[in-house]
Amino acid sequence: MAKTPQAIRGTQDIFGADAEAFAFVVEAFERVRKLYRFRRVEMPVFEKTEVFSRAIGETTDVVSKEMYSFGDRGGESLTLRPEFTAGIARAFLSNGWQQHAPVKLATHGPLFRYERPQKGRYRQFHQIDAEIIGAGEPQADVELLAMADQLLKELGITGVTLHLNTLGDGDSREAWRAALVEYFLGVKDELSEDSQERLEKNPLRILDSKDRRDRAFVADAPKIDQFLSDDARAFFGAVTSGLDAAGVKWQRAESLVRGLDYYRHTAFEFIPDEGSEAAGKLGSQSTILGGGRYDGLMESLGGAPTPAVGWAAGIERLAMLVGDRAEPNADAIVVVENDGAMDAAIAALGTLRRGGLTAELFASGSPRKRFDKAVKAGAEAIVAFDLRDGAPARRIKADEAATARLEALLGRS
RNA sequence: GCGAUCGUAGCUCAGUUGGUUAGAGCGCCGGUUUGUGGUACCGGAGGUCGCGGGUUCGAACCCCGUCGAUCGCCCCA
Repeated sequence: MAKTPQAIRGTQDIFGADAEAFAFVVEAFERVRKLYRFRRVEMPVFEKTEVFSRAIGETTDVVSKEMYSFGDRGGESLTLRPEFTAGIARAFLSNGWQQHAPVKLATHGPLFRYERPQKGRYRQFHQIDAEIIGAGEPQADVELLAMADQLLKELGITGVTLHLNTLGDGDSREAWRAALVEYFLGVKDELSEDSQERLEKNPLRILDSKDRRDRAFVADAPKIDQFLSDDARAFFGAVTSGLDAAGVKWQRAESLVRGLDYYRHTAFEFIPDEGSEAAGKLGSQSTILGGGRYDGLMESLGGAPTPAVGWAAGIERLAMLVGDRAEPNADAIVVVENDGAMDAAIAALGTLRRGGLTAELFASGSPRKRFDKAVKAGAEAIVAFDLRDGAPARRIKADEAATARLEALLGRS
């Protein structure tokens, strides 16, 4: 026999209860997104490589070592999207969506990153995504976060807190960054190896290092608040008071930074509370929803300065938190206990389905065992067909309400 | 890219210091029993023990390599 090819590392075949949980997340997102009047957008799964390298930042890990890039037949370098935001920004610019600005957009689908898979992290993974483009006011941040908060509540996810920070405007962020570099340079030899490297590449990231050696210094590191311009401080104040007004609980996280170059002002993540059930289910992949403001992104793609905020959440991670979602039982299972009654059963099956009932046919294997299999499979009703005096006869096993509903469709026997 | 753990039936797993023909439960298929029902019993199919090499009289078991999975580091949703 020919050998079965293996699935690609880090891809998943999702089935059964896991697939139901996945669908549950997407359905809730679609519902909430409509409540908040976010408009649905469908995006290409791949783009020219430069869309991502310019938007996300050449030096980030995502671009430098995690992209699925390939040359097409014309020699163009293309990349499977590692995130939504860059592609949406490109679409906004190339389609002239400025005319709709401010525009609230929502989408979901697969993303690709060449990483080592582990719990809650895959090479092909799936996100839901929400963006508000062309809105520079803090109310947009509030709107976006209120939507995220409501979504998590509707999913029944508890033990998760919104961690909120500001990175200030471009100047604030640069000043803070310079101060951090200077501070950490002074204690460089005592930092972990990873953080010594981060000092060169991404000094902000030292702040959320997990290494104990770094932690001691992080506590005394310069705080963004010292470097905020008046405007930036006022902006953040408006976001937090807006969240309070909207009833969204949040917690200040001074060392929360986001990995990608384009973030400004608001940065946030929803993270499970330490020791919570949610934290246990997620393993070490703790962020379930993250995002922020990216006012500089459009310029990096050659567009006019355009303020924007957005977030994305991993569907797999959310699905792990919503618990098992059993596949629903059929409204009716039609059992053929004698093949002579097959046609009558098939006819009844069609009638039930046209009447809006979910229905399935059990007509294979030993006729004597089919009924037991139906009982075991579980259904609101079992409609059994047999031959009585040579003619097809029907018997319904269900409670009164279900029996009445079936008889209304099938007629009384 | 680095580290740890693990690969035995469709699934979950047992398999004694290395010793005859590798097992169980569930599931699947068939039969018997029951006969307005989720029962019980009997039988059957299904395994190159991830793959390759080595040690040994003899390897599922020990050693090396390789592939894969899981979890962690880095990074991130």
